[in-house]
Amino acid sequence: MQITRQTDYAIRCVLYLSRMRERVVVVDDIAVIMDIPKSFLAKILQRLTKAGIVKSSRGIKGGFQLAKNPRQISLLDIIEAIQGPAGMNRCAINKDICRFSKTCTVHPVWVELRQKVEQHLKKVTFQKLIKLK
Amino acid sequence: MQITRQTDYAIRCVLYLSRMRERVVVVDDIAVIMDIPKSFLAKILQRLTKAGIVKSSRGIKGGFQLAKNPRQISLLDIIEAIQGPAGMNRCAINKDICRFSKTCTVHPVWVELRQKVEQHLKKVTFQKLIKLK
DNA sequence: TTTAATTAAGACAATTATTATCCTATTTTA
DNA sequence: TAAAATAGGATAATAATTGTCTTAATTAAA
Ligand code: SF4
Ligand code: SF4
Repeated sequence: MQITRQTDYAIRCVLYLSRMRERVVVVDDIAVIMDIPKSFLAKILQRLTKAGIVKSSRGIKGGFQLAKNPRQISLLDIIEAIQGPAGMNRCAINKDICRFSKTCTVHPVWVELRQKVEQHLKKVTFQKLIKLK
Repeated sequence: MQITRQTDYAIRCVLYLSRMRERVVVVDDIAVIMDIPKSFLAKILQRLTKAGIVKSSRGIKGGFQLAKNPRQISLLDIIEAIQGPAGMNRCAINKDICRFSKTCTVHPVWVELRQKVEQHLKKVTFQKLIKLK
């Protein structure tokens, strides 16, 4: 039902990177400014990197920056990168996990709802989120 | 993000009771037919009883039955009775838990989404769910 | 070429949430 | 009074989440 704290951290983090535009920033800065435990954030950034949302560079002068335009990153992208599909019930993600799914009349509700939620989240880009209004 | 197994069990259970109309049924029957661990189900039924969704009677000839017309029970009712509010992020339920909420531009998204999801779930009554189609 | 700063990766610990069971008490009807 | 049912509480088992730590690899600058 809820996104995890980790996902919220990831969103804060990408929000910050979006505000920083092209600039490279280090984990420590994001952690302090966005109030995220530093080494936990480091893990989160690894996942965001693998998902192609941010890019990293190592060594002195290294750090993180967005891998794409904030217009091309949605809340859904972050959620899926960190938590996986946004289904409200397991059967909306994989209907085979439940032996009732073939006849269950509730099952389609979860499928519809998943679509609705995904549509909504896909529309919320970080472009929009940084233009506070 | 997801409803818990317990909530799914609760829904199955109310679905079964809806099909049974006025009849009183015992925990064991629901457990077997709906494939729910019996003593876990007993707990769930307690919560549904406290929430006024089902009513219980003790002793021989005792058991459970719906406390209202299936038309008056929605999926949202069950979810709220078992899991609490259907917010996708903690701040959509209580904005004070996050020190950013006053200025955060993501916060309103969770609030809107919560409304949208609740609206959707409120419309799905057990009346509709038992009329398979 | 060495050093310092940085991320990558993996193991692991701590905490919290979920799922499940069990025992005893209470209620009710036959 | 006995049997059949739920109520309530304690508690165990499992799984998920959150968080930390250590070591390795990379890079730029001194
Ligand atoms: S019972 Fe129906 S809703 Fe619940 S998991 Fe199975 S298919 Fe999905
Ligand atoms: S950071 Fe924004 S979205 Fe995340 S919890 Fe705080 S207010 Fe809600």
